[in-house]
Amino acid sequence: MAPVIERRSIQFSLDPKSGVPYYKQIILQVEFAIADGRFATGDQLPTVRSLAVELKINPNTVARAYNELEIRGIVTTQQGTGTFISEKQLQLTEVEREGALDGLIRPLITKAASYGFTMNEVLTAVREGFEGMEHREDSES
Amino acid sequence: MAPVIERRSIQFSLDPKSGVPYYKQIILQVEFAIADGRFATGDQLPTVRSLAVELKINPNTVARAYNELEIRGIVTTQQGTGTFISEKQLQLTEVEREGALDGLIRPLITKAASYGFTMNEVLTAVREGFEGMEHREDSES
DNA sequence: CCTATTGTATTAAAGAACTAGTACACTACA
DNA sequence: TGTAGTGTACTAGTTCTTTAATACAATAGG
Repeated sequence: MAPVIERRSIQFSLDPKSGVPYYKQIILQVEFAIADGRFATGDQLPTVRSLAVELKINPNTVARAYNELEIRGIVTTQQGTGTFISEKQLQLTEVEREGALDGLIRPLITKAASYGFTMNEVLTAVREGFEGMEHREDSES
Repeated sequence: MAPVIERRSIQFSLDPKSGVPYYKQIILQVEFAIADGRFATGDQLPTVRSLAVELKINPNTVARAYNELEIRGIVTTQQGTGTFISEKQLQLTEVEREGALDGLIRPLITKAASYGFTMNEVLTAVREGFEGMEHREDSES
């Protein structure tokens, strides 16, 4: 058999009934794939057209998802070339990183506290959440 | 001077320019006040009409906020009587509590990991977030 | 009872969000 | 240089969200 070329790629899918807009579903799936190890720095995402065909939606909808991901610094796009997982995380300053994390966490704290959860409960749940992720550290080529 | 009757009440306010819908702003302020200690179990919230007048909005908008809070189990409402901070948190089963917490935390984990934050960074930020809250444990009459 | 006070239901209007159609612009490479 | 492949801009139409106007229903207390 011919050797299978190892291309990082993930299986996208949309749920029209979920009420979650398509472009957000795409964003979430990319974020999850990164968190997961299925996408890594430098990997190319499907082109807007190919993913649009695959998902049977308009290219602009894919483009919108990619755009938001770029604004968040998660991907980098080059017109004419493609969209790639960014290396920007490593370039953020400490202050920027802390600010971003704070923005993610602050609403969680408030809600958790309103629901009566203690700090330790939240800490434990976060720890378990991370551990349940099973980073797939596949050998890199 | 006449003694001031200690009525738990919070100062609500709306920012029309924030882009956050009024009913969500109200929900957030109630949640925050609970997390904060300014509202405690059994306290009565302002009536839908009084708060509507105070904020110069329609009573239905306040009612919607209170409704969502009730769905989430944070308040209890009785037609003809009023809306009160619920005691339900304490009545949830362990399983229900864990499920609720998981729902809050799972999106955070994914996003934090996508942004390249480590588990320890997140744990530290959560800890600091809780500690910065300064629960106001006022004496309960 | 009856009245004042509470939350609720129904409907409608304004605006924002979402998706798609179509045409444009940049890049790589033969 | 020209062609195929990439992302982008502009526009329009539909749907959903949000808020409000108005009328209804339940409770508490004289």
